[in-house]
Amino acid sequence: MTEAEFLQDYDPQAFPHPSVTVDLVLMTVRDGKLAALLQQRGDHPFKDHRALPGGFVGIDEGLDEAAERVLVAKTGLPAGGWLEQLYTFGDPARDPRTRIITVAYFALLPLEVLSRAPLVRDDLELVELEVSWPGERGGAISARAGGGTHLDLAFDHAEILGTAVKRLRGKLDYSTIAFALLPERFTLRDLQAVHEAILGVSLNKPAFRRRMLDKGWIEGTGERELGTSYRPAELYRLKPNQGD
Amino acid sequence: MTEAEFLQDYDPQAFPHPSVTVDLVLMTVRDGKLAALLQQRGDHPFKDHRALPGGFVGIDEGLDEAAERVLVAKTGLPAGGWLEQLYTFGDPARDPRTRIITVAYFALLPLEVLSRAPLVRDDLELVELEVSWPGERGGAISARAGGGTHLDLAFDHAEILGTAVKRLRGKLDYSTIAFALLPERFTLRDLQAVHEAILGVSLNKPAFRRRMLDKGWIEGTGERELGTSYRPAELYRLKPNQGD
DNA sequence: GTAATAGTGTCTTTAAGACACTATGTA
DNA sequence: TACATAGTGTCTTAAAGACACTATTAC
Repeated sequence: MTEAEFLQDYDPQAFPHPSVTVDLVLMTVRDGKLAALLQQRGDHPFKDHRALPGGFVGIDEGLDEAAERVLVAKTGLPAGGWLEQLYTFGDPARDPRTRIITVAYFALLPLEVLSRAPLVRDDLELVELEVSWPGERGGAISARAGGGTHLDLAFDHAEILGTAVKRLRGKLDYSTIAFALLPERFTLRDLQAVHEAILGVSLNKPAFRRRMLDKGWIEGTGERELGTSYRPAELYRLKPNQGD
Repeated sequence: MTEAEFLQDYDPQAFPHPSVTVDLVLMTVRDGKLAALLQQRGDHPFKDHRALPGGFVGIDEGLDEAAERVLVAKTGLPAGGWLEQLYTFGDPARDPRTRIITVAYFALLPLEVLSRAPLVRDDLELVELEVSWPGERGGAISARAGGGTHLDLAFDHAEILGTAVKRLRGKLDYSTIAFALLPERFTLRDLQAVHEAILGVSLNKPAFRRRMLDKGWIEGTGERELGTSYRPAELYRLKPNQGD
């Protein structure tokens, strides 16, 4: 690295640099299924396809910082929630216009928060994801509109979405990532529903409860859910300082 | 993304782009400990510190491709072995000269292969890593020379090394990553030693054997190791098509 | 009381840890 | 035969799946 860097030190633009963007996989759980926020493209290339919201990384801007800026700019929501770098995609042909390397991030928000989002741009839409096979590891992914019709994804964004689901599934049992998809107070049933949506399988209730309580991540609040027509469940919360 | 991209489409250099490099965490197991290939810097900044070998990503070059090129260029070895993207580091201040975003890769080679490497540059050296705490998750990391003296790491390379060890530990039990650190034929004791070096703990022999044989990744060859002064162990090999 | 879900007790199965034991090659 | 390590048998412990059961609230 030494020689090239040394030269570049004197002339940073001596040879052409790629563009660098961040793309955001903003996911939530809606009606027991994973969904992501996608943007309909108005221009070529991939006109009318769905794309991940994204933006260029400023020359003096950190990557996490850029991802957060894009998140706030697109949703109109205040910063917060889960945001984690996913993977960097850099195939020279991934964008037909010019060389763009994109650092993909994934963000998680509970539906309760996301549905309050002003959604600054009207070409943004929450789209249901269909993952080809259930279980721990994720297979291919596709997007479906409300009616169930298939939506085409722009660029390599299907691959990015697939990587995001795989990561989400992989981190489910050793991190507190699932709680980013729930409001501050939730029932154990809610938590199980989130796990089931992510994994695409149904889980055993007693075993699930035991596991969650044994991990020591959550605590009961003594309060119960309201508005049920049956026995209300206890509300739990994530204990403080259980992040990551 | 649309407007900015559209503009950029007409003038790709309208605003300054960061430089993009790949940095390589090339690790192996030597004397029961993790070691990485580091390069002593001859110039400022961080003169005389150890740095990860790296290089710029060409404007028409993929990221994996760039990592492989750097690996071959530095070691003089033919392509092969485990190579996987690790994480992208992009703090604007990580390099004091100019904005450089680096996509870190980690590569694994068995010591038998790596010690045959021509090591093109004489400032390259295999350095023992010291991980602050054992177990699944990785803590802080430091590098030690043969004699045990502490070596300073350049840039954010200690953080990158720490991330690599964490990833390695995390993938150990659900992927075939450990076999990238062993020759084609190996004994179960060799395999256990690799696991112990990576995790920094000692493992129970019968349980380890059971687990490995139950995973179905390996098969016995019927051959035995040579040159022992005691009962020779059976040689195993990774079954074909068990990659990743 | 009835309906409906919350929440638990317990049996079985599976996998890991511990530890002692047997097996087998070299010298 | 002695030695050193290979390799196994088995007991215990921990955790997950299955499934039926009890508990509690709204109505």
